[in-house]
Amino acid sequence: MTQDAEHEQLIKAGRRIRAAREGRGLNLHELARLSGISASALSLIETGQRDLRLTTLYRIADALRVGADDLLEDQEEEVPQPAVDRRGGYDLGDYT
Amino acid sequence: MTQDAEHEQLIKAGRRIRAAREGRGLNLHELARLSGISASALSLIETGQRDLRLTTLYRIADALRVGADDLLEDQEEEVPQPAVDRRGGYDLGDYT
DNA sequence: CAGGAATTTATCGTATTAGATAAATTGCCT
DNA sequence: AGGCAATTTATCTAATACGATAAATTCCTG
Repeated sequence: MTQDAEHEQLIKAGRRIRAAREGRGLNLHELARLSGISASALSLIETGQRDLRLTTLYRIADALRVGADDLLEDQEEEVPQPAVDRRGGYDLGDYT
Repeated sequence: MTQDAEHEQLIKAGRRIRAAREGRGLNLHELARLSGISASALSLIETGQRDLRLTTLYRIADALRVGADDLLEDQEEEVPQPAVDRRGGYDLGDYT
């Protein structure tokens, strides 16, 4: 396990997180609000520049309503998407 | 996502890691050697007392020859085991 | 019960995450 | 071109992971 290989893994995980977030139609600030992770930290994570902690991954996965394991799979599978109706929409509170 | 819920997640992940390690017939020192994570750190991780980094999870998963996502699944599924013959055994080098 | 192996726990030093904030950059849209 | 939103990047501080090491504890097994 080289450093480069690890960085590759982080880049892949970041890509999957971003794909899931965009699939939900959320921007970084909205995900920040939902997950409790700052938008700047999320940006670093999604671009593979930060080695996040496991609880951070769980917080993001929960906010995106996917399993944490789904965000790590190497497969090309799509991140599971909610159906069109988006039942049980996000509560963004008074966020604008 | 409460602190308690997060701790629960870490405990579950730790249990899966331990199950995978034991399924491989490795002790903590052997996994430490294979993964580059110290045995004391592994003990904390397996008992859910440490919030490990993602690259640490990858190192452990690689050493155990499972996908990192397999170590996070909530399912009751068994951690995939190699067949009886253990083809491609571990190289523990001169470790005794 | 004794002895050894495996695991757990504690302490310490170093490295790195994450939040907050702000500035810089990029992208889009009219 | 101008302006607004989204993202990226930088800086600072506090919290915490991790390795090393050693001591304590638990678990076997004879």
